[in-house]
Amino acid sequence: MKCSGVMFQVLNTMIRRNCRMMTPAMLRNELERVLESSVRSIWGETIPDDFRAVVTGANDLQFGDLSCQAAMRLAGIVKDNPRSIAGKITEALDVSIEGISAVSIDGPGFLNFRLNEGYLTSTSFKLASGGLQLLLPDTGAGREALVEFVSSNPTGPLTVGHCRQAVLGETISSLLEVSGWKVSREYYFNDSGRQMALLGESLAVRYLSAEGGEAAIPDGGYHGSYIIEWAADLKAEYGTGLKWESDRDTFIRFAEEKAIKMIRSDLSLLGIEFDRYFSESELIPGAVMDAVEKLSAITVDGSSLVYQSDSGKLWVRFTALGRPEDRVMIRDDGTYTYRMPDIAYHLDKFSRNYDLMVDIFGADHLDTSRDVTAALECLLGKEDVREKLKVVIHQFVTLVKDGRKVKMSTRSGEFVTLRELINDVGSSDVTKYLFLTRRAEAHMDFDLDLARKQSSENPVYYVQYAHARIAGILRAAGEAGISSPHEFSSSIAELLEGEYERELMRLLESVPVNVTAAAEEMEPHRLTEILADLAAGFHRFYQHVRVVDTDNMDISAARLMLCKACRRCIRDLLGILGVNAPDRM
RNA sequence: GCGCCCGUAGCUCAGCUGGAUAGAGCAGCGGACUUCUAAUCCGCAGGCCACAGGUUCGAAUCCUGUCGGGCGUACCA
Repeated sequence: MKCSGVMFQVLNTMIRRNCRMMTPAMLRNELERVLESSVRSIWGETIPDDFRAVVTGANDLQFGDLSCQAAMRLAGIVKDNPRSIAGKITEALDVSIEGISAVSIDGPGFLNFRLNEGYLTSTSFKLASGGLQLLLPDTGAGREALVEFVSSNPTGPLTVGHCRQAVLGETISSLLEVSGWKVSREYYFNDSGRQMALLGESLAVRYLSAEGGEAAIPDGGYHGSYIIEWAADLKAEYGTGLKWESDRDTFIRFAEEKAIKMIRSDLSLLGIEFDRYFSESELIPGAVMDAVEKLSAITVDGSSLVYQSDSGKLWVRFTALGRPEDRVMIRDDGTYTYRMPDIAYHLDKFSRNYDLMVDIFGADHLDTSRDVTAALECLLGKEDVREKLKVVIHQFVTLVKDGRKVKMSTRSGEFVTLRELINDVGSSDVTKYLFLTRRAEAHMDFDLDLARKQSSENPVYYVQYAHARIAGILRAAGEAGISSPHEFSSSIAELLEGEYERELMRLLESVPVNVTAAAEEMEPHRLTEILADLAAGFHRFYQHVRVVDTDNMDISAARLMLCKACRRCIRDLLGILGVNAPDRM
């Protein structure tokens, strides 16, 4: 490795006994701590209390493995130029940190660190033997989290938009789980509003008319062809004697049951299972009335948060909470608008004592979500709500089919279902992976034709192929009688000093901290980035380095260990995404 | 009108508290299979990071404005 720095200080390269316990996160924390104490020992009081020497991955191999910008950030504070500051910090670094072999000062004043081979090798060894979980910090520490997602009305099959949300929610849940959280997945469904009545009536129309009866479907009703099938099922089960209005509940309940069954089966295509389906009707009227009373008891700026208009409607004065408009919560016929049960539902969640609650919503729910949050903050306290409730808003998916954008609406029956999408793309793995290659807040054009066409050279196959290749190596090694070492020793490190080995180990070492960051930010798309990097690193390694070689058993064994680490890491990461890791392709 | 999100290579997108020559896949061009799976690797080409100001030693990243796209602005959920 070239080192362009003026200062080049070789630190202790010995592998200490307790090096085995060092995880990537611990190493970075330790390095930051030492840097900070070094800075404080030099400049003392001038350094603000909240100063932190943040260590990140260096963005180019030529600069080393880890990087710190502290010197540049301190320039304004201690009135000195960054390179000089960096030099002083380096001189004061009298504690050698295990895992770090060298520090250099480069460019405008970056402090760059090189990881030693012993540490890198032992990290790979830990991955190979214990998997990714072993190296991830237990940030959740067994605390309980609730993730609410999908939560679409039970009025029809899930669509492409729900698919994005389902994949997002499931992956965020899994990310929290590997970070040590105990996660419950919950689906909230509105089954008592106007939409259910419309659905029931739409079913009744299909049921009562011999052939279709499209025209009679009520305004705002549901036109999807799936309801024709439900009508046939309804006749088979109840005969032909049902009437709308008088058998209203039968129609609605039947439709709801069918819809929920449909949704569950759609979700199973993605391998998603919820711990609980929470029904809105459980909250009505008790919990909702409680919530109304609690809101009514609140006074802001001398007047009540809740007021009644002349027509008898009950409003919440959201403008007093910093929101743009007041909202009707109870209509003049005594029924609730959707915000009211939403508030009651969230109060219910809070009463269940979770340490973290994640809501995953589409962009169309943003406004409602803000109102609900504002109400919760004034009922439960800002601090508590802000700390425990996290809302992830994802933008819409525009489906492009035959070069044209497809407009979607569940009510009109014009939509592409999740099921059709997966069938069209040809694989749920590809579908999931593609949705996770973009960040949630980015709009997404999903080109069906492209997804189908590309499916043979899709990014997910690139990753899966790396896994299958490693599996092939392991098979070949087994046949040749080569097995990877059972215990870590520094002699293994000496066998893995090649450029490609080191590059792969460096990549593997960075995975745990990147996964933790993805979990903390709740940005699952970062996982696909990590996977792509890792797969590329392995494919490069594979191209240049021969693993199975009976003439060099020791090197073979060491490289085999590295392969195992890589396979385990890819498999564990794909596992978080809910994507298969095939042994053959 | 107002609020939120987005605007980076021909296309789809990454870009980690503001930092070291702006990255990847696809599409294009040229190379590499008698060796653990070529669904791979290596190379070339391709960008005033929408535009204009501002803050800073330093901006794709922060602030303001303009333009363009999406969503919301329901007593639908």
